[in-house]
Order: sequence, then C-alpha cells, then structure tokens
Amino acid sequence: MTVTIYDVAREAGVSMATVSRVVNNNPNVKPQTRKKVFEAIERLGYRPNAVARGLASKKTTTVGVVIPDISNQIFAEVARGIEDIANMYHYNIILCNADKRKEKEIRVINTLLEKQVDGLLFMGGTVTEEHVQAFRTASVPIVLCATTDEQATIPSVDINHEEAAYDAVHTLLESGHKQIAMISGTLQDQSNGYARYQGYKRALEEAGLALNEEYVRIGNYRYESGVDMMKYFLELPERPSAVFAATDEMAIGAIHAIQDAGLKVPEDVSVISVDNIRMASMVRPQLTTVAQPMYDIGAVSMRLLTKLMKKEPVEQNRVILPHEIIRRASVAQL
Amino acid sequence: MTVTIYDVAREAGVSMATVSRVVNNNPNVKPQTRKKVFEAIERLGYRPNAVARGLASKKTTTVGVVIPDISNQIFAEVARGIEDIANMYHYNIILCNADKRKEKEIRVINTLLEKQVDGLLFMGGTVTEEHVQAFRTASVPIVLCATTDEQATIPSVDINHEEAAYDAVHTLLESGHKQIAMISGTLQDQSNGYARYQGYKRALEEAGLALNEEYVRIGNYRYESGVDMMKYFLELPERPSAVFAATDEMAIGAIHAIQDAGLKVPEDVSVISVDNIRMASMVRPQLTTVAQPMYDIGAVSMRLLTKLMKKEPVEQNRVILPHEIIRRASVAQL
DNA sequence: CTGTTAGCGCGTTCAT
DNA sequence: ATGAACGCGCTAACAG
Repeated sequence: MTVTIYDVAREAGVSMATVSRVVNNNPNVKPQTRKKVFEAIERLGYRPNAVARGLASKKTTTVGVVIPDISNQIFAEVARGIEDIANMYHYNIILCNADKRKEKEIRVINTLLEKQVDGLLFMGGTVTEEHVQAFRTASVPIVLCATTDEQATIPSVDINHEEAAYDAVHTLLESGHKQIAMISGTLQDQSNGYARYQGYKRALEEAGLALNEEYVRIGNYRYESGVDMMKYFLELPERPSAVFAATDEMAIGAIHAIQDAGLKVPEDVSVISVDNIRMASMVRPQLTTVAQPMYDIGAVSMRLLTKLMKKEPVEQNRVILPHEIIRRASVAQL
Repeated sequence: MTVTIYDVAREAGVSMATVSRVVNNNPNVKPQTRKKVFEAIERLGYRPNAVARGLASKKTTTVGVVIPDISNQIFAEVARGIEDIANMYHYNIILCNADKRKEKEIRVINTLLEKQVDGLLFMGGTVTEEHVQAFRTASVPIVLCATTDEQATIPSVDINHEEAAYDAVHTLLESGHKQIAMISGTLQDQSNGYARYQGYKRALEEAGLALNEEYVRIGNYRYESGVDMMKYFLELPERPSAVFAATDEMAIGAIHAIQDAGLKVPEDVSVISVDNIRMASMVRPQLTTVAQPMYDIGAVSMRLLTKLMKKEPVEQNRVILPHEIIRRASVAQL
C-alpha cells in the first residue's frame, strides 16, 4: 500500500542506502544514478516517512511553539517572526495553543517533548517554578519568547516592559499631565502586568507625583475591560487628564468609553499604551503607543534557538530588544 | 542517556511488552504489576517516544491544520474551534501557516503528510486543481474548513458566501438604499471574493437596480484597502449612500475614510459587511454585519474529520452552516 | 560511488 | 497475565 524506500530501491535497481542518499542530498551519488532514483520516486509517488526518519536519525527538524492565545494579535505577530526564520533554516513548526492556562501549558510542553521536537519556544505567559521543572526534564534547548523567567536562568528574548511603561508615562508627563490613571493587567503576571505597573509607579515617583489608588484599576488585557475601567475613571470626582493602558486593546476600549461619554480624545482625556498592534492605527484618533518589535522578538528567539540546537556558540543567552514610542494622535499637550 | 521502555522494564522487573501495555492502558495487566511499572516510570522519569510509537503503530494522533494567515482574526477564531474539538478527542494539532501563497500551501500539505498526520484540515484559501492533486496522493482523510472546492468532491464545512452577501445587500435595500457600492475581494478567490460579489449582483438585480461599474472596487480584504476604496467612492460625482464591504476589516477602513472626510456614518453613508470579527464591535459606530460562525466552522470540521479518521459513517460530507445578520449602528434607514 | 547491516523505541502477534 | 520476537521505514557506520 504505502511505498517505501525499499520499493524505490528495487524499482531503480539500486540499494536502499543509495535512495536514502539521494533523498538526503548526499553528494556521493553518481548523477546518473541520482537520475534513475528520482525517476523511480516519481513513478512510484514515493513520499519519505518523516516519522521513520525521525526515529532513525533522532532528529525531527521540528520545533515546538507554545502560544498562549492564538487569537491575540501580539502573539500572532510574534509567531510570524518565528515562522519566517524557522523556514529559513528548514525547520517545521508545531504551534500549540495553551489558552493561557498553566495546566495546559505544562501539558503541551510535555506532548511536544514526547513528539521529539528538536527545540522548544515558549511564548508569552508567566513562567512558574513548575514550568522550569518541565523544561529541566527536556533534553533539547528551550528559549522563552516575549517573556522571561524570574531567575533569568533560561534563554529568552523580550523587551524591557518596565522601561516601556516608564517611557509611556513619561511621555504623558512631558506633555504636562499630572493626573495620570492606569489600566493595568494582573499584577500576578510577572513579565507583563507587574513590570508595566512598576514602570508606571517609577515614572510618577520620579516626577514627584503621589500614587493615587483610585487611579489604578486592574483589567484583563482585553478591549471590554478597557471600556469598563475607563468608565470608572470617568465617574471619579476628579477625572484623570490622561490614562496609561497596559495594552493597546484596553487603550482602544478606553478611547471608546471616553467617546461614548460624549468627551473627546485627546482634548478631554489623553490615552497612551504599550504594544502597537495593527489596530492601533485603526482607530480614531489613532493611538499613541510604545511599540514592541513583535516580529523581531519572534525572529530573534527562533534564531537563538537554531544556534542552540546546532550547538553553535551564542554571545547572549538573554536578549532585550529595544522599544520605541510611536507618536500618533491620542495624547494632547496641556 | 534517554530512558526507554526497556529501561523501565528492567527497573520494574517485567518485560517491555508489559510496560507497553501499562502505558497504553491495556486492561490485561495485574494491578500490582501496573503499580510496579508506574513506580519505575516515575523513578526513571520515563517519557514515551511518540515518534517510535508512531512508527510502530502507524498512528500519530496528530492532525495537520494549514492556516492561510495566522494573523487574520477570522482564521484564528476558526482555529480555536478546531483546537477545542481536537483536544476533546485527544488529537494534537500541527498548525502550519501558509502565507496565503499557493506554492507554500502545497509545500506544507506535503510536509504534513510526510509527518504522517492522521488527518488534514485545509483552512481558507482557494482550492485549485493542484491542491486537489496533492490531496489525492494522501492516504488520510482531508476536510476543507471555511472553504470549498469547485467540484464539491472533498468534504468541507463553510457558510454560503453568496447568500451571506446577498443578505447584507438586501438589508441595505430594505432600508431604502439604492446607490450601493461594493468593496470586493479579488474575484479570483472562488469561495469568498467571487461568491460575495455574486451575492451583491443578485441582490441588485432582484431589486431591479442596474450594476454600476464605478460602484465596484477590488480590495485585498485588509483595512488599508477599505480606506483607499472608500476614498475613491467619496470623490465620485454621485456618492453612494451605502457601501457593502466583503470583509469587516475593509468595512472598518471604509468607516474611517468616511469619518476622515468629515462625513458621518451612518447619516451620510451606511456601511455593512460580512464576517463579524471581534473588531466589529470595537469601532464607533459599531458595525452592522453578517456573522459567520467561525468557531463552529472550526469545531464542526474537526468533528467531521474525527469521524472520517475513525471510519465512522457520516451523514453529510459537505456542510453549510447558517449565517446571521447582526444589526448594530452602521446602517441608516432612509 | 555503492551495498550490507545494525539499530532507533515501540506496538503487536503468538506462545506460555 | 506475561514474555519473546518481529517489524514499522529509515539513517548511519562500515566495507568494498
């Protein structure tokens, strides 16, 4: 039924070793023989069995990627970067969605390892002790992508979230704002939620401004929570003149909440955030935000992983990519 | 170095066959023996090798999914549906991005087949003769997801795009609009671009309205082209009173082009489209659109595939899911 | 340049 | 209920 390397060998009148050489581009084959083999392959419709190959060679030319949420623009963009570089180095990708649930993350890490991937890219999400534990049992390299572990023991590629947030708030400060609210992500989330909140805090402190608890709400990174939290701020006796959202999505929600209340952005309230997803320029007014280089994060982490897999020397196990403020139209000068 | 079923067998004082039985939940094992084996597995940190297992059993419990564009909200949503059902039936997913390029689509189909997936889900995109050819060489079931082939020979799950478009335009007609422009996708794209254009045409015809060539522009499904095409319409001597966009993204672009020109939606121009992506309710005014059940398309197609893989009987090889108009705020009554 | 041979780690008869 | 032995399709020495 299925045609094997053996059938091809018989059809071409050579040994299976020769067929294997041809298929694997081994130069040690006479051109004529090579041609015969190719013809036999064509005639029989032979398709190499990657599973058998993987077992024999102990390599699958496949890397596993765990993604927290496939429907999140940010991760999708990072994934593109990963993909492109993977392709370039002839690796295939197994993308596994983990729903942002730790239990499922651990599970997919293990199935990926069972499938004998040559390397693993763990994207986004918080890296707990349990994760580190699971990574430790792996015999292949792993790199964290768009996240880091607290002990900084695992190779990773990310931006400095604290600084990005600091820069965003600082931009507001520069424009004369003093009543700056924040729509944060969960403080449990080490690398994103917590770090961005810390950046907000530091910027205020350095400006000599007191932290007002009423001015900090915790959202869930999504649009709807941006709307809700902004509504809350709008009803405060002393309305903030600007708000910093931890993500673009929440910022866009905030913009709409402001508009729905009959106010204008940025005239009445300024909005800024971090991310620079495509949607940031698909709102009116267009969103001013601190861009994180999503594609590059993916690309660089995949590149790092290829080096690790090939046991090439790497200069840096832990790379921080630069962020950049994109000034659009959602922040007013006071 | 790597611990195999053999090591476990020795450690537990049984044969490898017994270990295999335990790992595969074969009931023919004395509870006590089972316990011993589990302990040995634990002690050694044994992790089954899915590659070896795949070779021996000729099953990988993995299905391949080719996705045209991972950063497209629609496909991401469909993928979630696929994922959930796959999980339910204990299949793993290999997600492969194909960049909407035919050549790459064919390539990933082949690598997926080489990897011995138990089934294949082909998502979105146009299905050409070449695709059908590649599918034919497969010895595993394949289902098309959010697309169909012209000859209707391959199992598929989709909506009726022609009717969805018809309903959208009909909604405009009902509201009294007579000058209805369309921002279409490429007419080369059988299942989406072309079909939706046909629906537009039929609705106009049935209403006794002439098709005005100036009122039809071809976009590329994305926001920017929605902006551009709308600008074109706005400069026409006789501005349309409503526009039907083939996708929500282009519709949102159109809304912003209208607003940027100092006009209002829907007072000056109404906008409607097909898709109902999350962003549709993340604009002002919120977008009226014909919803396609993206999650369900994914879920149903995966369910169909599981049946095919298990050789269970299926009632319908080709399922059309219902669409539904979501009335929000972008269409005015004239 | 080509063929022979021995596994890779595991599922699966077939005995016992 | 358990074990011995074979083979899945291929790569990788080793010979020649």
